[in-house]
Amino acid sequence: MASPSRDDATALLDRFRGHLRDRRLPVTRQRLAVAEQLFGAADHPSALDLSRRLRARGERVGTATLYRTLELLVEGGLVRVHDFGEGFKRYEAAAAAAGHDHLICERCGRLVEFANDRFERMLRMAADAERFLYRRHRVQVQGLCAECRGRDLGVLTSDPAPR
Amino acid sequence: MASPSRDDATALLDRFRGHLRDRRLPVTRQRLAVAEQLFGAADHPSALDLSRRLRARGERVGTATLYRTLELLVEGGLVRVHDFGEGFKRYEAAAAAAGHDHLICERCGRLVEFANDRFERMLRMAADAERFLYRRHRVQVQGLCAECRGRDLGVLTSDPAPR
DNA sequence: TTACGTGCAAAGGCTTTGCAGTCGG
DNA sequence: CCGACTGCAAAGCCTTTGCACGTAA
Repeated sequence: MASPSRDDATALLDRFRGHLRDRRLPVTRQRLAVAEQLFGAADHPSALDLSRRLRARGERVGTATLYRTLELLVEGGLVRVHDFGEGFKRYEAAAAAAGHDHLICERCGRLVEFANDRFERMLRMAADAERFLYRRHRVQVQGLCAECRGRDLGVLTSDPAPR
Repeated sequence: MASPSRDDATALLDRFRGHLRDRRLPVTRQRLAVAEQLFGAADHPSALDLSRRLRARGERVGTATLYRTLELLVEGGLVRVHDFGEGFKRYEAAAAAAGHDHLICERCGRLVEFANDRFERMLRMAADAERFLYRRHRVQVQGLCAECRGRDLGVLTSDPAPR
């Protein structure tokens, strides 16, 4: 549940600047705005979320630029992409993403993070057994959160999909 | 690596028929064709894959019907959806999907399955700790397969994304 | 017979791409 | 200055939806 501090965000922003310089790419206002917004987010915003938040702050960033900047951030290893099966992607600062995986409530969509260091060790071993070089992993547990599991017990065996 | 036997596929097909009867839905040729094709597949075909394979066998199934049938199969718990971040979904008979997770090579796309019973126990406990009711999980490990890790060692620290 | 399925084609939602104008280094 | 960026709008890709006709039970 660690909400990133102003300092964390600033440090990440500097790393991004460094990454851009390394690749001889211009440091533009839009790129910094996108990165800063994402680094400061406590949740897992989608591209549209980011666009809206930037607009709300008076920063106008075109869709193409937004996606291209996200791509840069992912390439640089500063941001991780998540796909929770909603039909679009969500983004999270890699520093925040490391060390946790996700519990997703199938009914209300609530997202809870949980520590994963133990899984990671096991997954590295599993990869090794297949002679794979471990790079990263994605773990999601779908279920019902405390509130929703109490709400209606009838759906526990069938699909709760609220059509 | 278990490639489904003719018998498995037939048994699953019967379960599908039963599921349709339970819901008072007609058992049509197209529905059976889609289900049979998927139950008999040894890999994780996409909707388009299935469409092509059916066409190759002389079975013509419209796109809408194909997707609606897949939805029925997923609802019935007979099929599991996978999303490996390719921009589309893949499908797998649930019976085959239970008991394994996926190792994905980031360079060549190779997919390897590995047993997951131990992870599942750990994930159930993790869910429990957050008062979540465990329903299912998704675990993916991304990395480099034996062949690709030997091919070029220069990419091990940066992103190998073959643009 | 009749409710539901089917195929076609169009619409949808997210993301990527092409291009003329603009700006960082 | 020059190469790369930016925004807009159009295109792309997979998936869903609307509708007239067909079919399982």
